[in-house]
Amino acid sequence: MNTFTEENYLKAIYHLSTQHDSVSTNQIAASLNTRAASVTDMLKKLADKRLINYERYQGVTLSPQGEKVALSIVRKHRLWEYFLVEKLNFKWDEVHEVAEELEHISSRDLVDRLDEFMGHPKFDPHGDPIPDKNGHFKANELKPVSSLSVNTTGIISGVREHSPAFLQYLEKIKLVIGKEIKVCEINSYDHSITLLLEDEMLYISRDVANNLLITL
Amino acid sequence: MNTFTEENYLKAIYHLSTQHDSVSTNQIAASLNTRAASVTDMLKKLADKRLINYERYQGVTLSPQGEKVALSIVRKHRLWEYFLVEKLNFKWDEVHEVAEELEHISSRDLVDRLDEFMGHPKFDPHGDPIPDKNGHFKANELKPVSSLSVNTTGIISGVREHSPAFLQYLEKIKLVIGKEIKVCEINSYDHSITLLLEDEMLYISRDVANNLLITL
DNA sequence: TTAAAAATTTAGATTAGTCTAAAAATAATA
DNA sequence: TATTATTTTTAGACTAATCTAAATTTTTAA
Repeated sequence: MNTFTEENYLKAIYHLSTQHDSVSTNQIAASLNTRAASVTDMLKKLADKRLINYERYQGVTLSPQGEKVALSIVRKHRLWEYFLVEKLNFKWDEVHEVAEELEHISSRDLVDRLDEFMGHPKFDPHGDPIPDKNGHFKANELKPVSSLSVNTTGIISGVREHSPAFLQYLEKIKLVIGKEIKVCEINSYDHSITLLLEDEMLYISRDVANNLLITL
Repeated sequence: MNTFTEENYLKAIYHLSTQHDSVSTNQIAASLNTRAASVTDMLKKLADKRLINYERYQGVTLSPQGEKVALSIVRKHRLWEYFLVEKLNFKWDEVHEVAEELEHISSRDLVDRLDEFMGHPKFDPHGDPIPDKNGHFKANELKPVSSLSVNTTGIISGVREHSPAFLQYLEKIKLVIGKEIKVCEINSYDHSITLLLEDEMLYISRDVANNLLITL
């Protein structure tokens, strides 16, 4: 078994790996709010346990075993988020912190039964895919709203940023998962976008458009 | 906030306090599978935080603040056990270990919503009372089967021992919560008991009778 | 009521995870 | 390509929780 801390490092490396081939010490330190020196210490430990591929100064990748552990944490995190929203009526901006704790509960049986109880959901409340018990999931083909051209439509299906502030903002302007949008105008100066959402015009910044994901 | 370990010490002291006025270092060490020296260190720390009343060599009691923390852990533990059995179909002998982890999830909101979701249950799957959000609960008047005299009846309502081995044994002989029993004969040599359970005669040892609780 | 036994505490180490400050390696650029 | 800047690692220290072994206090019982 791995410690709570080791699990958090593996999860951080996993998430950073989806954006970069190899993950650097500083990237990990930033994402875990810790210092580079602490990261180096932990990387040595994880390498000793064969959970990562690590050579000094060369960055790090997950080993197959490390990826397996990371995926099980991600699975637990997303299943718990689904549970909190669907069964306990949490809002989608309230679940992340709690799921950060719940994801470390070790019982394999628990998470599988929870999955069963909820009918094997495929996506969490933010549109992220939930890996199955073998770590498999179909990566959904999500594109940021900012990549759309004028007059195309799409369905809001996920977010790239999970901060409560962002999620609450989306909630407030009713830009939530499942809604259909149409791009009406793209401002070429600041890349802000005017959308059509349920017969209403809506103006969003480039930043929001970048972090909001749709399926076509 | 208190650490995971501090919470476990407070919980252990709480449980031991229900049986003894003042709790000794060795009792705590035994119940936590640790050494007396480690317990002394922790007692100093808990006393500094005003969670316990402690004087060297004199044993320990919970302060009001300490009892509040302990009760919140007990509440979480028992609510999670109820959830696991009622919603996720765990057996009553499988839930203790998992609940030992879940009881340390800190979100107050989570446990209150869970309570709500399950309809504010009053007793966990082993018949132990679940404190409400203010730490209040009515201590049920349970007596061990071993205290009954011949020809009296009672309803199985709880257990005093939570080991999987004991619970599985009860399950096997169908002596589970809710069933009515009648004491037919008490063996004066070894205090074993012959019971009537649903028209069948059943023989149990003194030890089992001591750890099985009934309401009249 | 004193000597032996038991319980408890202290002293001194150890491990996991973290930190700061300094050294070493890599990357960037003049 | 030589020098500067950045990144990463090492060295050494700290805290929380634990341990063993020795010392101290309390309890028991002769």
